[in-house]
Amino acid sequence: MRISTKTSIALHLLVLLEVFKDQKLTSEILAMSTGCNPVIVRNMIGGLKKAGLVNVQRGSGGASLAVAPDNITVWDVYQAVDLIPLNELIGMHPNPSIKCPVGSKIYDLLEKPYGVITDAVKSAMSGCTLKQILNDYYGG
Amino acid sequence: MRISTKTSIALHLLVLLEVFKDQKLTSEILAMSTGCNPVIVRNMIGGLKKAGLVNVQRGSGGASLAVAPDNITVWDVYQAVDLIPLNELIGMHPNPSIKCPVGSKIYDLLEKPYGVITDAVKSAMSGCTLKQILNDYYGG
DNA sequence: ATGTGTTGTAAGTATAAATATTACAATTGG
DNA sequence: CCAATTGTAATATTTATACTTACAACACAT
Repeated sequence: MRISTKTSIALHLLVLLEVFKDQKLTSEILAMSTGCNPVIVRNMIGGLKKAGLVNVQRGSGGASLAVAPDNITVWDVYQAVDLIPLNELIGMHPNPSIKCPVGSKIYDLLEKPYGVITDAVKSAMSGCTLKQILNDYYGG
Repeated sequence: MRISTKTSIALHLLVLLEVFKDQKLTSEILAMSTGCNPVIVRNMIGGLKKAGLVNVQRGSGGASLAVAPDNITVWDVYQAVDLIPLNELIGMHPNPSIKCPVGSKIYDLLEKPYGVITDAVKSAMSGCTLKQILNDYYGG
């Protein structure tokens, strides 16, 4: 398994919000660019709003960044839109035998190495900002 | 998503191979402890064999480690059994609009930060050995 | 050399997860 | 009040994952 496409969609949306900040960006328009459904976009934007990263107007429509791009990290975005906590990044098989001495301990045994791995993901994500992506967009 | 349960199953199997190395371990027995199907176990063991990590006897049955536990890392195991390459760890949305200047570049833009993240996963996985897990099993 | 038990692998089935769609109430501004 | 839009629920569809069945290839014991 892998991390869902939600983070990618959300980052795409945030780039759009900055690049076209002078325009009114409805979920319909954002859906066009991302290639996914307007309802999905609204859910994503909703998650980002809950996290304080964007502003949205309910009736009139239109979304915009609420935070400067260099203060938005991939980690912030992931947490805002992906419901799966990072400690479930690596799937565990659901029915190890509790009668087996190994099976009964396997979750505890895997917890340590998996914790190291997910911590690495978290800190790598925390080091990547929207600003860097935008620089790459304008510069490259 | 997330990384599939395959890595967890494979690590479970490797622990069993070491802990019960004096016994003949068939896919049937291994399936009991892991709680998954014997065919899945055979596929896992097959992947580990291809990677040179275990020995298996075809007709007579029974599997064993081919490499010392301190020379087997979680990274080795992940590569051996999970078919999804790490650069697909974070899913990309499949249909960004090529008519939009952002949509047409989004894959390239995400490549950099995602590369940093997957490199972090790789190096964290490379630092976790089967030996450490076994020490935890016996010691804890 | 024959029988039993096992691995290796393919094909088909079932389950679970992710994403898309439909529908509509709530809200804003003209 | 009307048109456009968000927020959200319920349902459907698609995709990914895991399971099951089936059987040929193989090894060993007798």
